[in-house]
Amino acid sequence: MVRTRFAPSPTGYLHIGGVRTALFCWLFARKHGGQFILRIDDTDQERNVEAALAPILEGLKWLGIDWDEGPGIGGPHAPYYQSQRADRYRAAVEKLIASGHAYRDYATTGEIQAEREAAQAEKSSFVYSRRFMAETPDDCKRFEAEGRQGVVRLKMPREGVLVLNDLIRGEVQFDWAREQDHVIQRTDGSCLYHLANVVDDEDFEITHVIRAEEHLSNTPRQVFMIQALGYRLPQYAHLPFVAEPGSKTKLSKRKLDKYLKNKDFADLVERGRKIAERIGHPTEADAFNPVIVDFYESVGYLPEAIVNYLALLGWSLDDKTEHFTIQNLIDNFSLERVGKSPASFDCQKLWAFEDRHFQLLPLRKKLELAAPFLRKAGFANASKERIQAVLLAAGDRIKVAGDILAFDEFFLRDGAFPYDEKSLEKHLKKDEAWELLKKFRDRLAAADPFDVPALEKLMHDFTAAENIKTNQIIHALRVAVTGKSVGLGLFDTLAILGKAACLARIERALGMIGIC
RNA sequence: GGCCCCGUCGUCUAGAGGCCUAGGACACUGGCCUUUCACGCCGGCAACACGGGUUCGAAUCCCGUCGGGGUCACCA
Repeated sequence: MVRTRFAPSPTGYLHIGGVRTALFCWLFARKHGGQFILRIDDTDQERNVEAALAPILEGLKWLGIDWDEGPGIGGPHAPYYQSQRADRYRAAVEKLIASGHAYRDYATTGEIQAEREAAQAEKSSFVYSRRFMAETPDDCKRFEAEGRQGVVRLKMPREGVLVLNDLIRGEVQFDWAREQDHVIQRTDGSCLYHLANVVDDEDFEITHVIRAEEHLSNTPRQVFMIQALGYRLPQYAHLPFVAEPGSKTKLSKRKLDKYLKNKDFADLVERGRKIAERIGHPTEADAFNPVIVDFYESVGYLPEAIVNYLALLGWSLDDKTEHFTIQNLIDNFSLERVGKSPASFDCQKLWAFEDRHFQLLPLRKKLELAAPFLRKAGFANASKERIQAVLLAAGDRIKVAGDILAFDEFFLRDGAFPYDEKSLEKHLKKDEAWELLKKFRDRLAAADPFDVPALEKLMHDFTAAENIKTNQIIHALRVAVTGKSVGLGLFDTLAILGKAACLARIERALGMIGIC
């Protein structure tokens, strides 16, 4: 039975790189009919773990990454919070000491630091002298009598080579002598991450440790503990990390300002902001950030699009398949086809995936996704029929659910929507287009039925009678009924609004430029 | 700096000795279509980091160089 795990730390947000790791773990488990476990790395968290965890769990759920054991559902190996497993870790520490694989150490941080610096001065690599290593209970008493406080350190081998077989990297070798005597238990008795990690993976029967590449260098100390404790060695797979847009540096939540200088990234934020502001979603830099998954959910991206994009960031099936449903991904995923080099986050490509997935949605589904945005923006009375008509006419102009708000002219009251000054100037005032508009208004008033084919014919007859080109009237008409110079197809626009609204709006537009 | 990882178009990638005058996608770009915007269609630009080997033949194997990144905590 394959068992993988994702172990987020309760930080209050779900990082896009972290999600990619979680996704790969999850896909691998699902592909092999195995289980995916969620464990919470909160060994150093003080309080508010639940609050800081909520956005993470919510993000995973939104993306469809579900877990078989962990927060909210428990499981046979509960608890799944490291903060609640301290006794397990202490027992492991005792066992390591008893077997001689770890020791109590009474050096102060200053003393360790001094040794480290001395080594650096000599340009040799630091190896702790073990000067304050306690080998017997008497040693402990002696050091403690001096007022020293003890930690527990790993007694790492000082010779030999570790050969690791990574499922993605292949064979990787490490010299044991380069490893430090890492601390595994603090003076206050609490245990550190690496120890906890090893104990939990054993307790939870994790078979495949799939994690980011940054953990590759800490693998030796973990393997050391696993072997010392007599645990079963899991298979390792170290994923390349997700890099900054246009760079190979690891993507970080903290560098928003830097990423904003990247045009594509800034565009992505801007597009999102237009929507977020309309629905009252906070857009402060910290909360509104494409590096955090919540960003996508808040403006109406499709989870399957994000998943599809993320899956291809480091993994590929072949030389042409790009579009995947989640089930497709599960069926085809394999660690063998994960690349080794870091993949940089490409905003435009993400956008393209969103577009493609969104256009494939049936109208019913688009309605379901777009309606809440209208509601949140204050258009509580927008009718289902009207929304559907706009959605249909908009076609791929709407790429994320929140984009429906760009077509608010269909949901605003006839006498209340704003006119774009420049468009008014350019298309209504200039060349006395308003004169044509007045004439056309009269024909419009007589139109019956008021549908797209009839309106097209009406326009055709009008331009023929006036001996003008269509574009001499069409722009003025658009601005008059929508206030904007861009929008849906003109005849769709007129038909959706209906005759009464069109006439009222034309009157109002003429009034705006002083013609009555 | 030590150790480790990585290095194909701007980006994501295909490529596991001849199928590669290196394929696809996004982006960019020329044109067509067109009532705006968008779409669509046709075309274009653009890469094997470098240097040595091995081989009849290398993007693919080996060595070196250079470049990028990660990691070196009583953080996770």
